[in-house]
Amino acid sequence: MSGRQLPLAKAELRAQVIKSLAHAARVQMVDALARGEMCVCDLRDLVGLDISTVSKHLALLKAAGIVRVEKRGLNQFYRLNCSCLSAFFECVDSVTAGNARHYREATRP
Amino acid sequence: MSGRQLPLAKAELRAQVIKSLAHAARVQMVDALARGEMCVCDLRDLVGLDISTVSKHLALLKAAGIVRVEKRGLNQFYRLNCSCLSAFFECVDSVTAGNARHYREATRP
DNA sequence: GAGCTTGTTGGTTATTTGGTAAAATATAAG
DNA sequence: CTTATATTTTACCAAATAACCAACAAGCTC
Repeated sequence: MSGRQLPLAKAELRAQVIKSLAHAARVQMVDALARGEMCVCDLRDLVGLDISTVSKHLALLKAAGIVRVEKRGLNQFYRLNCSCLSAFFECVDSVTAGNARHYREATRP
Repeated sequence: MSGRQLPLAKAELRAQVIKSLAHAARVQMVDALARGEMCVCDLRDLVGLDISTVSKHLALLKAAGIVRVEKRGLNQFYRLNCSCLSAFFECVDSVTAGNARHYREATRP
């Protein structure tokens, strides 16, 4: 029993979620949201982009199911919708760490 | 000590790795490679794209540090370069599962 | 070496993404 | 009800991505 191949439909679902995290600003925002909810203007200060751009990034994360939002007064407070992201980033960081090690070995033999 | 914000440079490194996985064909290929090495033509059969397209996808995964390659005879054999991807996809799947649940609840109250 | 097979690279085209500015919406404050 | 603040939406442009095909390179096999 070698396990069958991943169907395209499921791969596309996965890809959509992964895509939503495949941008430095969104990575920064998600990282910050891991420490608690934030409003859009706080996130704009964090990443230093136009607030309309930040709003679009957040809409993307929301559509992917990464964050949820709650309105209180004038502000929209965004928070993480899933608790597994630290494991996710741990894997990503282990890859970048491997790359850095490989790079060192290649350039300083 | 609340932890400072993730620096942009580190967020960009993370984003590059995540981006390399943010495509259905690459997700399928990585999933298959988790079961052992494969040559490019096998992967082409798997995803059903032109072999030049597959080659470019693999070059991307290699640049990101996800896979490594070894040439034997006429074939290039690709294999995973990191062992953490199952945890990575587990998180992704938990998000898609949450989305599906949320969708069901919204449409069939 | 001629010819086949496997894979990569370069060119072209179409689609998607990421950014801003301007207009629209929503709620609060006066 | 008018104004101010926070966010989203729309319109638009530039850059990046993904697909295919054609041409090339590398390594068999004869």
